[in-house]
Amino acid sequence: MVRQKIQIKKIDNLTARQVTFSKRRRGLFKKAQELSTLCDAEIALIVFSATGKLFDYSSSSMMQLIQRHSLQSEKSNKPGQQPLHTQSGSSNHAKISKELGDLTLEQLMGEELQGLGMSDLMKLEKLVETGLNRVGKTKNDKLLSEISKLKTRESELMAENARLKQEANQRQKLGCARNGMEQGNSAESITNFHQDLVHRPDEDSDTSLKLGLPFSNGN
Amino acid sequence: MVRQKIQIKKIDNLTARQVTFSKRRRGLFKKAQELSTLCDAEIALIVFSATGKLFDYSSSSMMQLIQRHSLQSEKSNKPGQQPLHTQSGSSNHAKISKELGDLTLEQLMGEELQGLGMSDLMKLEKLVETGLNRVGKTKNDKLLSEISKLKTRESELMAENARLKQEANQRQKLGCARNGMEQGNSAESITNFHQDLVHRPDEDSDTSLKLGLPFSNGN
DNA sequence: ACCTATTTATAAGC
DNA sequence: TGCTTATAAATAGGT
Repeated sequence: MVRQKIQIKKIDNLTARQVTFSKRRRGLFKKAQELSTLCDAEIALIVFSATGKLFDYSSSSMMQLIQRHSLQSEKSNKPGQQPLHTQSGSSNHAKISKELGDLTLEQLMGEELQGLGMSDLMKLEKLVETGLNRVGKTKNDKLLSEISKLKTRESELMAENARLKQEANQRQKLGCARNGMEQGNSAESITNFHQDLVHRPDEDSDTSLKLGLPFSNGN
Repeated sequence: MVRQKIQIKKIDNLTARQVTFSKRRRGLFKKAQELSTLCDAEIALIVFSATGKLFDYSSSSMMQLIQRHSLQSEKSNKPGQQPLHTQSGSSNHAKISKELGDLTLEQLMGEELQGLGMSDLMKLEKLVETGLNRVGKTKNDKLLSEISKLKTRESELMAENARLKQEANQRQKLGCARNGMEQGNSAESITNFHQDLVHRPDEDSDTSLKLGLPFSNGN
C-alpha cells in the first residue's frame, strides 16, 4: 500500500510474500500489543506462516485466554475437551523436576533412569509422586484462593451497588426530580470523578493467576 | 498518531478508551485478515474488552489453530503418555477400555488385581493414569471457568457501580432541582424512573461452583 | 536491512 | 456508533 496500492489477495512472488509476511506480522503484533495496553484489553494472537512456523503473542496467559474463549464462544460444546489444554497434565512433570532440587529435568526425562536399581527406582517413584501431589495441591490452593478473593470482591461490589441504588431511591422519595440524562447504560463521560469511582482496590487479577502454567506468553 | 501523537499507555478517560478500543480493534482485525490473505498465513485472534466482551477472528478453524498452537508451543514438553510405550499395541485405547474398563474403583482398591497378568496390569496402569489425568483436567477446567465467570461478573458490577455513582453525581450537580418541564406532575414519572434504576441486568450467577469453600458470601 | 513515497490508520472533535 | 480531517504510522517497491 505504498509505492503502489496493492490488492488484498495472495501475493504470487514467493520472496515478496515472505518479506511482506515479516513486515506485516511485526506490524500486527505491535498493533495487538498497543491495543492491549491502551485499552486494557486481553489479547491472544496466533500466527502460522505458510511454512508452518509459529508466532504468537498474548497480553497475559495464552492458556487462560484460550480457556476463556472456549467458554464464551461455545456454550453448546461439551466441557472437558482433550485438544486444548494439553498443559495441565504434561507440564506437571517439568514442574516436579524443578521442585525436587536434586533431580534435574534431564535425569528424570532422559535415560539416566536406566542406571538406577530397583530400590532407587521405587524411592524415586514415591518421591515424584509426592512432588506431583504437592504441585497439584499448591495449584489447587492458588485457584481456590483466587476464587475466594473474587467472590469476596463480588460481594463488596454488590453491597456497594445496593447501597447506591437505595440512595438513589431515597433521593427520589424526597422529591428530587430526575434530570434529563438517565438511561445510557454506558457509564462514560465521567471525568475525574469517575477515575476515583472505577478505581480498583488491590489491582489486579493478573498477579493472581500466575500459576505454573506452561505458556510463557512471550511476544 | 494523529491530531496529536499519543503515548502507548492505558487511556485514562473511559469514553476515549472505549472509542479507541473500537477503532483499533477494527484496524487490528483488518490487518490480521489482510496478512492471512496476502501471505497465506493462518491466524487466530482473540480479544477480550476490559468489560469482558469477546471478539475473535480466525482465518480457518479457531479450534484447529488453538490445537496446533498447543502442540507447537509444547514441543519441548513431554506428554509422557502416548509416546512411551507404543510397543505392546496399547494404541488401541477403545479396546483396552472394553477389556478392563469394567473394573470398578472398589475392585481397584481390592485384591482383584492379583489375578491380572503383567500385560493387563500395564494396560490398566495406563488406563488409570489417563483417568486421573482427565479428572485433574476437568477439575482444573471447572476452577478456571469459575474464575473467568467471576472476573466477568466483577467487570459488570464495576461498570454498573460506576454508572450509579455517575447518576448520583449528576443529581447532586443538579441540586435536586428539576429542569425544563413543569413541576406539578412529578409523581408518576419519578416512580417509573425508579424502576429503571433498581433493575438488575442478569442476576444471578450462582450456578457456579459449589466447592467446599470456607466462605458463604451469599451472593 | 534500510529508504521513502504513498497509502492507511487513527486521535480529536462533532 | 458514524463521519471528517489533519497527522502519525505502516508499508510496497527499490536498493
